[in-house]
Amino acid sequence: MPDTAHFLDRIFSPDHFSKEELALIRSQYTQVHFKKQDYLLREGRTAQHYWFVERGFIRSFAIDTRGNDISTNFYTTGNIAIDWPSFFLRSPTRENMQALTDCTCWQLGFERFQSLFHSIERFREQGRTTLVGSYFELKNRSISMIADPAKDRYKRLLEEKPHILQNVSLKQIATYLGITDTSLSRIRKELAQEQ
Amino acid sequence: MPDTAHFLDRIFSPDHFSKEELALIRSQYTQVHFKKQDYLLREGRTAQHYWFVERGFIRSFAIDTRGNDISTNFYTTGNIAIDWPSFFLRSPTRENMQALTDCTCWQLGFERFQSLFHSIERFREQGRTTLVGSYFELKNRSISMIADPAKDRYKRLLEEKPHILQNVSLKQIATYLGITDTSLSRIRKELAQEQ
DNA sequence: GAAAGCACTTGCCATAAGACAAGAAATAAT
DNA sequence: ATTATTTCTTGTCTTATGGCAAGTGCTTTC
Repeated sequence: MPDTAHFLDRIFSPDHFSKEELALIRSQYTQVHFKKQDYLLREGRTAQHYWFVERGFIRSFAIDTRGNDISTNFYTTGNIAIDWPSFFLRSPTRENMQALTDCTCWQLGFERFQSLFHSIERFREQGRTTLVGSYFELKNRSISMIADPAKDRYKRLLEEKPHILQNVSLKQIATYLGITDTSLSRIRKELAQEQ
Repeated sequence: MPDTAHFLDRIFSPDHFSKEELALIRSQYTQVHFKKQDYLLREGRTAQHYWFVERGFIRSFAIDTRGNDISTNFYTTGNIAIDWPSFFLRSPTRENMQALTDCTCWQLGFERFQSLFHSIERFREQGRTTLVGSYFELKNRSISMIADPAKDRYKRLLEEKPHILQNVSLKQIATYLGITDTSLSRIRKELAQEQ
């Protein structure tokens, strides 16, 4: 594999698209860089783009009625960072998206997305699959929030996204798990003692 | 409006589709009836259809690791009753879908959906919008589960889906809210005393 | 119409998690 | 380096919710 291998080949496999389709798709994405702390999206604005993350970490979060910051998701290499409702319903978002580290991403705007979506069958199949995958993840998280104790949710997060812990504060992890940083600290203590 | 107005006109507005498209779409849906307690979908199976509800109430639920039944959603007139991940990823579901009352629904299978999705641009736009709408609802529910106390979640459910309470046991509402029926009973008592 | 079953409530106690505040420890800023 | 700031831990107390069991009232069933 030469150095020239394009990151987007990882997202759009040459096995599934023709050379022409791949060229068209690639031509529509643009590489963008974010510095640590940069906002990709701010509450109240409408998402004009989405991003495939090539390098770095991103966090999305919402502010609840009492002004608390609640992490809703974390994104890293290979993930799609997108606010689905805002991007597709063309409506103001309730969420923020912020770079946790310097990032390299591949960006696509709405109009360009629409054009690819309606012209390339396989592109819309893949897009739908990605969206449904996000839905599935969210539903599992939602059920877990009801059915599993916080300690189990934390352990599962550790297994599924171990790299996240390197880049996120406990406070931010805690709100993602639906608990306070204090409680998370105690859970971590218990887990440490169990080993 | 004559009696012959088709229920599906409510879903696929004649304002947005040509006569031909509407005829094609209608021809693909079939009306089906479910008796109270009938299962539309069972855990472990793959969703072969989805339904638009014309009349009646449906509940979806998952069984957690300890064997508890957890309500994941309620559907009634005008709603789409679908397990998005199972239907689109063609994979076994973790959920069950069951009629709470006798129901009349309009059913569509996967192959027929695919054909409409790829041949009618507006159909796929609307389908995407519906899916994103479900995603949005689920995300709000998910954030609410973290940010709002159970009493608030219950009050909001009362406002947003008052008709559901007529057809669902408190036990089933409680698991939807992420609490036990005992706690819900106490919350209801408090609310009654506040008035 | 007695019996069985279901839905809901209530009481008592246990437990998980929150609120708040004070320290430690680590990081960043000057 | 020294301060300042943030992050994490810990203690004490409060609160929300769960678990279990008993009791009430409503249906369903035969």
